[in-house]
Amino acid sequence: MRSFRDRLLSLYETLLKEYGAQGWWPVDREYHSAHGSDEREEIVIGAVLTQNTAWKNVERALSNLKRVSALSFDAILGMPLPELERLIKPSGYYRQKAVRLKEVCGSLNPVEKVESISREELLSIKGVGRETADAILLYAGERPYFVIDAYTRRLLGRLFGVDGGYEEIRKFFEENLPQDVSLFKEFHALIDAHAKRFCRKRPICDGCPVYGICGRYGL
DNA sequence: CCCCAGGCCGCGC
DNA sequence: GCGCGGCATGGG
Repeated sequence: MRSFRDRLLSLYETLLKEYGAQGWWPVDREYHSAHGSDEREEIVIGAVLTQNTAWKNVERALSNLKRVSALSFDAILGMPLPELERLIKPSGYYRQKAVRLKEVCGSLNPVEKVESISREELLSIKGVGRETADAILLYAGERPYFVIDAYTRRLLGRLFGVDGGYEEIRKFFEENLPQDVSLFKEFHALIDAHAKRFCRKRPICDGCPVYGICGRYGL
């Protein structure tokens, strides 16, 4: 049996070939250079807004914030709560998220903190759970933490028969891959793309690019 | 009508 | 430590 290391890298290569580079996390560089903000602020804000929410709805909220030049920590921190609620409404849970956004922006202000803040400290912020913390650390902080979501756990369970809690799955990736930030970013994005296309709750196995290495079929 | 989406918190056990 | 209900919009 090949090692998990080999199998993981092989999976990565296959997904990359199949779906192409995903280029997560999407940011509007033009906006930030025009407004003097930092694109990492958009990543942090988006990470909160996307909690259990379709990205399309998050885009609406981000677009609303941009329209009033408020896609930044300073703008969000200086805005009355009801106005923030109104702007992010399309992303759902808007009352919770408005409060949490202020918490998170305040705690990470200035945004350079994403370079040094500890995972534990991030987790102590209200509104930041494990996945949000790791998304901030990886995509904004450029630090090698692997982001685990429902897709990742499902895929890992089916392909490799590996099951466990969040931290267990995260360590599985981090310990069986080179500690490479770009690899972590792209791999997570590819898993997402693949889970949406084929490895859904009710999987579409017909035409699946990793059918041949899927543990579901005892291979 | 239903279920789901790039989760998290607070609570009871 | 784990399971559960609540949170809310927009799409399929």
